[in-house]
Amino acid sequence: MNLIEELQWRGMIQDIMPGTEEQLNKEMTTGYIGFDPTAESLHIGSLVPILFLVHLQKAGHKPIALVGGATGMVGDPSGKSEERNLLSEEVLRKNEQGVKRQLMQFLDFDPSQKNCAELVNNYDWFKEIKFLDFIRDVGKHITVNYMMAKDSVKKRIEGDAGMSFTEFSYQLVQGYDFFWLNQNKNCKLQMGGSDQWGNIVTGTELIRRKTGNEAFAFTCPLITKADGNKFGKTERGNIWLDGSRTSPFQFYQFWLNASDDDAEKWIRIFTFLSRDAIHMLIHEHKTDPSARVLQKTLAQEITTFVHGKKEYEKAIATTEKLFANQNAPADSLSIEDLEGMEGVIKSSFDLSRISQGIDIINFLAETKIFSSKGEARKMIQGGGVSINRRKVDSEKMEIGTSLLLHGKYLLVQKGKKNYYLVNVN
RNA sequence: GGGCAAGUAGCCAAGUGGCCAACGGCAACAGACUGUAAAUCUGUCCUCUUCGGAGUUCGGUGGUUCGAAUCCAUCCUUGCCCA
Repeated sequence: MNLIEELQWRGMIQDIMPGTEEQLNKEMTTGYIGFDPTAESLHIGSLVPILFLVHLQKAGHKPIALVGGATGMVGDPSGKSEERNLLSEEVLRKNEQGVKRQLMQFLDFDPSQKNCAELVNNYDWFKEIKFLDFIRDVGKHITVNYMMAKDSVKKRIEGDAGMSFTEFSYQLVQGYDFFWLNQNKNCKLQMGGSDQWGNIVTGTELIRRKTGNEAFAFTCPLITKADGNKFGKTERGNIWLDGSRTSPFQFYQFWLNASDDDAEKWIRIFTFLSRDAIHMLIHEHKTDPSARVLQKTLAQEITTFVHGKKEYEKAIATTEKLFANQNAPADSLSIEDLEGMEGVIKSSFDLSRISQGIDIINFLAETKIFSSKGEARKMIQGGGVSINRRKVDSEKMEIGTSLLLHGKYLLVQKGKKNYYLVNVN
């Protein structure tokens, strides 16, 4: 099975330029994807592009990961209904470093391989370009009519938010990246999310008009959730790839909580499991949905890919302690169990306050588990707080030393899934 | 530069002198049900609160009024039309 066929059955291809498959079959091809440094870490929205590069490399082609130090300064209007705020240069440079570091871990940069991955930053070539040169050398080849026909631009022009010249120029800047890579790195392929299609086509067009070369591209569909909500968001915000922002445990939990419909689609996209293996898993899942083999495999594969086997195992261990016997009394957890809960939010509290007795509301607010007393009270009234796995039914409850597990811990739950371990000393 | 229209909570969007912390929808959080799903139903959803209330909001500023998201002036931002 060739690369395109492979990606196709996985449901990872939305648009593809004619001739792309032939080009990939013909020779080792260099392909790139851009990552804008909008934050210091990538989040799971960038996972599919990363996987594209990995698949590309596995198929014997050469991947280039581009960090958008320059494009990040302009702001991509794609998918945005409003003008974006510009990031300061200082923040951008910092984000670049973070994004770079992450990309490094997913690809093989071993220079002895002829298809070793490369990391580039478009700021490196853009910082030298003068405005007048750019509008003469690049702008002259693309008409405004052409640029305005792009969805990302059309929507903004038709909408009532307007669009600055800066964002309007974005597609030219990104288009030039492709042209530059084509000239300097013999790069013939660009990939990305489907929202990038317009920008990508501008690039191939620019290459064609300036050099007569052919360039190719394909994109992945927007990852969606069956319930129509945004993919990759939870109550605590984005799911980041950086373990210090989203702990491996939380990361694992995100995938484990996928709905059946989503898990079936996602396991093709986010894992490297073979077609047969996936069909078997889906079959197995249908026979016994409550075992959730799909979710478990999905979570295992992707957590291992992003955080490594060790972190995955820790996440599993914590998961088992917290969820395996949810009705087991909390005192059945050993000190090691409690201490070893990776990824559970931990905090500490003064023992003397507990021995005097403190009411639950103040306790929850002071430990910062809730940001205010009012919020804590509301959540208790709604039945959403448990201590040591027992639901708190009165907001007047007193916390005393008798509640401490092993004399020094309190296990607090906000809702069913959000655990907090309070170390009292 | 001129004319017209618009700016309301995370988003969409009602309200057009007091009954307005502001209808409704989405998103979000929690509860019930379940499989740590989905769907459904219920509650919460500006901030704080001793749960009685208190404080800060309707692009910015200044004004009219006992009282303004609502009226006036001015400024800013955006769209449309004209130049």
